[in-house]
Amino acid sequence: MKLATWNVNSLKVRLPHLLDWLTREQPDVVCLQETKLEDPKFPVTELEAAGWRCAYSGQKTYNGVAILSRAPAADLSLGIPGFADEQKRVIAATVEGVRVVCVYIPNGQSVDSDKYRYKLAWLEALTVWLRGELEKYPDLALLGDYNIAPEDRDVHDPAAWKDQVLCSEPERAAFRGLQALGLKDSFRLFEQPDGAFSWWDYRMNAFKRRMGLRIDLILLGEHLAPRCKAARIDVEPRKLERPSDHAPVIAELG
DNA sequence: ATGGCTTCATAGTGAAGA
Repeated sequence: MKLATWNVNSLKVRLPHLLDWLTREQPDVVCLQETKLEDPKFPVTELEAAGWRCAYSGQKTYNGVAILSRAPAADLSLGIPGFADEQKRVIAATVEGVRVVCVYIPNGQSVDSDKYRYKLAWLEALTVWLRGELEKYPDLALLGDYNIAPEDRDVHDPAAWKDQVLCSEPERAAFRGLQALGLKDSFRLFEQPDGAFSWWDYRMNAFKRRMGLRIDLILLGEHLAPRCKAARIDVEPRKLERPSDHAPVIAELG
């Protein structure tokens, strides 16, 4: 079973890239973030015609998440129960026995901002909720845009990013809180090249200069991690005209 | 150099992303 996550930065703009990529990569489940579409505008027709089932929760302009799957998705759940949030950032469903949780973790803007405080509160609520979910669903995968670079090796210039948003110690501590639930970073289960990133700023020619961060991740519960046979980042779509600033990330289960 | 690009909502610019 091939799992993937991709922050498409507008599904409307990126639909051609997504359809091409689905054809080439043939995943079984794909989590999307930043669809930026209200539900009536989700491109169900185009995706269903290509053989995908769609579960989605979106809003105008910002945020928006979706799960695409070849097999039916059951027990759909939206948001973090008990955490009031207007922003559409969480969708979960069960596909072929795997509990797929798709998250678009808040960006946080800067470490002294209200958005940063919201990000940390959001992460705390996510962690509390997932503790229970993992008991309910031992075969759980947490995929998405984490907006956290877990370690310095996930950052092109750790000195420049030190204590900045996406790399600050409280954010990384929150990430370790997720790991403490038993979730494993699938990418790090395997030997990987240096300078492996999943996001590059649109400005400054950052992609060509390899100035990126690894912030898009697939974490696997303790039952799923031993089944993981491969994990990688596909940088090819980032080379296209009008790309998303994020690359798709893949984990293959045996 | 605190910008640089891209998207969306808008109708000239501003917010937000990371």
